[in-house]
Amino acid sequence: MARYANVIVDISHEKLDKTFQYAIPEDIAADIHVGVQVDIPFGSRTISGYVVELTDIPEYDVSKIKPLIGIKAGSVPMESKLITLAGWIKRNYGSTMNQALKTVIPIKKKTKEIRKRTIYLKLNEIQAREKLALFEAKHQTARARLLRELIDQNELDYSVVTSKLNISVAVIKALEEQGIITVSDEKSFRNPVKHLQSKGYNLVLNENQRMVVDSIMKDINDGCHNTYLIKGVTGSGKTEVYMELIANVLAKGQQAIVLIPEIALTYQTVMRFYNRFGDRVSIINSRLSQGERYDQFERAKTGDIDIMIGPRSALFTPFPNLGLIIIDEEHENSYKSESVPRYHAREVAIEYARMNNASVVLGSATPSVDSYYNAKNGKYKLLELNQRVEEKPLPDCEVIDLRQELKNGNRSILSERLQELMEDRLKKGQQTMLFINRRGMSGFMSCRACGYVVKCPHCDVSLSQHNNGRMVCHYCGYEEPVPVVCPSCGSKYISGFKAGTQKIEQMVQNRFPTARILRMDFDTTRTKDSYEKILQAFSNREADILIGTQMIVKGHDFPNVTLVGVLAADMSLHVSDFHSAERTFELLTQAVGRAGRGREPGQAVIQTYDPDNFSIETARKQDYEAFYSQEIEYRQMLFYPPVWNLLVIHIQSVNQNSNDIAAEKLALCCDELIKNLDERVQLVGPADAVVSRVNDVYRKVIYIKTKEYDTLVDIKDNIEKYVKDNPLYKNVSVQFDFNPTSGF
DNA sequence: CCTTAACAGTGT
DNA sequence: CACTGTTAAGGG
Repeated sequence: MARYANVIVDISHEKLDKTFQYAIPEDIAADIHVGVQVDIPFGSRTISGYVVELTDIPEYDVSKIKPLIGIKAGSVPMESKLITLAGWIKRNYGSTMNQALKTVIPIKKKTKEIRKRTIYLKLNEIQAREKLALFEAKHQTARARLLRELIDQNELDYSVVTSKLNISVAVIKALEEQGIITVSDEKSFRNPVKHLQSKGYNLVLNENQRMVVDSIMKDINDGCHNTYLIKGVTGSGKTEVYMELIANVLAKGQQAIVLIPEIALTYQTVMRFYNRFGDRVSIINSRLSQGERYDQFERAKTGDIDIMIGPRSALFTPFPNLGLIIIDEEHENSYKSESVPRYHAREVAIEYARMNNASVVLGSATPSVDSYYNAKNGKYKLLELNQRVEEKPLPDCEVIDLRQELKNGNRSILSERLQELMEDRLKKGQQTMLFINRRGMSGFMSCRACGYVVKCPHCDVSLSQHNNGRMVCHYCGYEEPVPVVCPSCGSKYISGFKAGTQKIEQMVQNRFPTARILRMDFDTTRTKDSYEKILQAFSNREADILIGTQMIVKGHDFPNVTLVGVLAADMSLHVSDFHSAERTFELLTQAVGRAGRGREPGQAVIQTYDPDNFSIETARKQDYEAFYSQEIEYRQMLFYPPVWNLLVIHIQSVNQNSNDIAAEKLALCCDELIKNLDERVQLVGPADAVVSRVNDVYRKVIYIKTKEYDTLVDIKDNIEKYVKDNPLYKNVSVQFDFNPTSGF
């Protein structure tokens, strides 16, 4: 029995980001494990903390070590592996241990367990019928009613009996005493998908799919655990491959986690897994209640389920023998956490899998540049699915130059060609999807006559229009006034791009007065099931045209859609973020892929002011390789991830002056730190953040780029040390973001 | 983070 | 000397 427990106190503050040692009272020593939450005396008060280590060696003046009080009431112990993982997250992404622990245990309150009582018939049918006749003769209607029901069903849910059959507890007790029925009482879990039933499964994989499954399974059976990237064109049947892999892993007595972007967690997706694996599957998502979430994790721990499907946070499901982690649509940037610790689920999954001797499978039609780079360099194993399951051709795609449209006097949002095609689809009774690319509403300015975009002269990014009437580059801090006429061609049609979905809906309705239009955007999907409802309605052909933002392009199959229109494709191109080309390519490829999922061949129209841009051109050709090779060359040239690693340091404070000074000093400190390195390092800043003030908090940023990730981690550690006891940073927060994916 | 103790300033 | 507000240190 260990005598001391090292505890992380449940207060997130850099100053307290270390373990405190407590003596373990002998009478409870058997119950104190790594991972339990304990109550501890801390100064003059009592707080709670997490046991992260047990030891016999005192690390502190023994006379000053206090005994811990006991296990915190209502707490849930966490797996010790998750503590190790938390430590890894803390180190690699920068946060306090407490924050890291909180990330890996999203559910920390034990909620009331629910019990399920079932009533069983003890007698055989003949005996039961005799009893039934007896009850009927005696006019004991309640007993007769229950018995009749039981003869029919054999077992009944207790609550159903008392509510629906309207039978009192006394009646049940009486029958139990007579030995006619038994009442079982067992612990039951809240099951968010209980209304689904397994339908059995019979699908034969095609040759391509089989090959992918076999090559991964060969490694697993040989005891090799790798990360695989499956690059599969839309419609190539990635999900079948996932399910086959899962089935194989399950057969080995192991469990699997499936990560999907929150937005893709639809009835359709879950249904497919349910059809194959029945109630061995569970899901978690943000809509589940605390109790439901807790129960799903508990089910995983006790072996009630083998497969967990969910967004980023499902990664921390405490399976006893994890064998496989699947990350679907791995390019989605919802896998990157937006709050401290800003971890990337893909990287954490790989680390967690390594700890568990498990494998990781990443899947996407348009892999992230990061992952593809890793695959090319042999860090991941690349597997391809190039064959569409039913050999459907990829949609025919054309690019329309909106500058030309304007020259021809068409100032509508719809090009002549798109109008023509939409007209045709309406006549044929086929459906159209109009996709509005709204990313980058942060206000880049472009000229509608010549396509000129206001850019920073020092960096290859567009300037953002700030509220103060100036154009700002947040990479280097360069500023200039908002132009009135186009600096390139003198046209006055230069403006920020701000056509909302609502306005577009109106315009489309005016153009096609008889068309039935559905709109899907942030406004129309605010209520709980509206998202599903709109998609369902469109799927049932209750509308001819669906207008929407990103959310309509994410993996939904509408067989009757034969035309996809992308209005203003360049919207996401000029966001001041080095991922803009990648995002644009990704969205366009997915949007185009929505057309022609049914019997009829599909067509797609991409409208743009910048038809020669490589991400639009390569998306038109659906040519990932071409896109990747150009993009990686650009990243290489500018030392962006994945070629190098980028650390963004956020400095923020309510006091503008002290924030400026803190940022300035921090940059000097960084300068000092990188001087001693023999590695090449790039440092930029301090500069204003994209949004330099939020909620009266002033924000500054510093960028550091290096080849080695670990160098950045060292720099982070040193900065943490520098900041820790420095009075300059008393009211200034310093946060880290490693290889950010958006909004910096 | 919160508590405490020490310190400086104010006031009778 | 009592009272109040500000500040730095400590917590095992």
